[in-house]
Amino acid sequence: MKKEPQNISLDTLFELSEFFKFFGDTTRIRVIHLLLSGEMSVSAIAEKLNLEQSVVSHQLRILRTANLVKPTRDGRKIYYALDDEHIGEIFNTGLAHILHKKKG
Amino acid sequence: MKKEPQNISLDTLFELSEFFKFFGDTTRIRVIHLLLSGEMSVSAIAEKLNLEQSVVSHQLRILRTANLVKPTRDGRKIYYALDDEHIGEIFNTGLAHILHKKKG
DNA sequence: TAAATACATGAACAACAATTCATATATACA
DNA sequence: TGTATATATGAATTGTTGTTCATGTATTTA
Repeated sequence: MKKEPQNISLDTLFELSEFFKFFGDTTRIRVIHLLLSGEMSVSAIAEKLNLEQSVVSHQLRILRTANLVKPTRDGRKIYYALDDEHIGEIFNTGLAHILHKKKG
Repeated sequence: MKKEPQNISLDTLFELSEFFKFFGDTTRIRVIHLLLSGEMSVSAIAEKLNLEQSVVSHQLRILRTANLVKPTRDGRKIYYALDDEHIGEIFNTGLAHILHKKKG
């Protein structure tokens, strides 16, 4: 069952692992999960997840820098939304794996 | 563009982030990538990736504990293979995202 | 059974990442 | 323009994780 090896550069593999890192933190995955339902303000996210505003802001900055979420200001509030259609796909692929394993 | 919220337990979200963590390390993603082409012995992996045997063994233990790879002994050598069909899918979904972004 | 080979593992160290706390900035509104 | 609200950010602290180095275990073969 040996497939043809894909030729992926070391650099790309590094980027790939960096990318998966964003999903590898509970706080961030909860934020991502929440935003799958639609955009939400920082304070709403913090309240919904029962986290300190500062924690949410810090993690949002990480996601924003990576272009996984994008902010839109409306008055004093800033609404964050997922920036990329792929994110839901990756989230759901991983979720399917977890749920599949849970069944045994 | 608001979707219906999926009801996913905190516990499942935690497991999901733990799962993505395995992909969030350069060494492990390189090992996974290598094993996508088929099973390989520890020493072969180490040689191919130009890593110390100890580094590879440590990371393989992490992947093995998580049931992402499974070992098969043949004499002195131990061959590792990916244990789950989903792994390639997740790898490729992430890869597609990276390559898509590279294009701009 | 002694030596060589292949792999695993424990402990120490170093690097990194997340949270906390205090404070800064930006906007709205009285 | 002063105050309140919403968010961002820097520094310190703490917890986590990967690598290194030394050593242990299993298997083969002379």
